[in-house]
Amino acid sequence: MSDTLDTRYLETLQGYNTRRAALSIINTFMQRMAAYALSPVDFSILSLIHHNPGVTSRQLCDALGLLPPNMVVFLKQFEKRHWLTKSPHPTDGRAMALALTAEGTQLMKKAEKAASASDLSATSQLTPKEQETLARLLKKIYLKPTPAP
Amino acid sequence: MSDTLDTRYLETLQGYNTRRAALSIINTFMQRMAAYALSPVDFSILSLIHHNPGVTSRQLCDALGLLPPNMVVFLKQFEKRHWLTKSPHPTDGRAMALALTAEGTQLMKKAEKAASASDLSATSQLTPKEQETLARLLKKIYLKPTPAP
DNA sequence: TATTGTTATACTCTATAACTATA
DNA sequence: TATAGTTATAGAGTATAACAATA
Repeated sequence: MSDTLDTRYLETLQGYNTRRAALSIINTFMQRMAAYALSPVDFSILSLIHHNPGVTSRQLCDALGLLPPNMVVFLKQFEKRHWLTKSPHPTDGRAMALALTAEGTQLMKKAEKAASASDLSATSQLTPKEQETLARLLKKIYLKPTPAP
Repeated sequence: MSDTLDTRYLETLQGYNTRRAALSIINTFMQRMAAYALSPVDFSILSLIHHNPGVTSRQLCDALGLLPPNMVVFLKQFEKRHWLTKSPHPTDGRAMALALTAEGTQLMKKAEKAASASDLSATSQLTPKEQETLARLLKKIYLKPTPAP
């Protein structure tokens, strides 16, 4: 019983195609990154802190589309793993300045190399030119201004 | 406090770009489809049944990458909403042949028009040619043969 | 023996309301 | 008053183990 279904309508939807491609790439990521025990969201938060030391929780939420209550949980986990330090923010007494520890920095240097290799492997069907085109078209979609509610 | 972060590294990853684009399109979908109270997964299951009457639960799971225990929950919900009928499978006594009711068929005719309009709106930054290119590149990614475990 | 469908259950991710301390 | 961070909690979505009926 392996009749193949008619999926022609769904494949006309970019929402369907994009979600299926994202899940495929994420599956590769989770296999390749298992040694680091980092989910894609873990990785994206830590990478932003790595490249933006002193960043606040709120800035991370805005950049990644996460909600503040959920960010708290991620950050606590990183502190418990000794990858993250919180300092008082230099100008805003309400906020915390986030940065990686030495251990966290070493981890992310290795993890980013592994993530880049995983990403390339998951999209190895594409030529370098196609890679560029894909990135350009995807950014056109998700960087568009949000319509007013 | 709206300093913009350095996201250049993350944007080199197609996994990041693809996931962000998928979330953007799905957000539009959920706003536009609120009147139907259909999640993207609900919609994709019902659409496959609509275009493949007599399909089995297992075939849907394979086509959409869902797990059988979770499919049971979706199908029960559709039966409760009077959109789905289960008949004995003509050749396999273990399986059920799924089909939409008249009500479910009418719903999906309207819902598919709304979903196509939503999808076009969420990707309106792209020219028709870019739409084609994007679909082609995304399919190259997610239709690639799964590497043996 | 393998597969279809099912139950029960656990885990992750995401979402909302309400609170505090500071701006 | 508005915002940053936090707590608690609820709801999706996704995962595994185990079972009955049929192949």
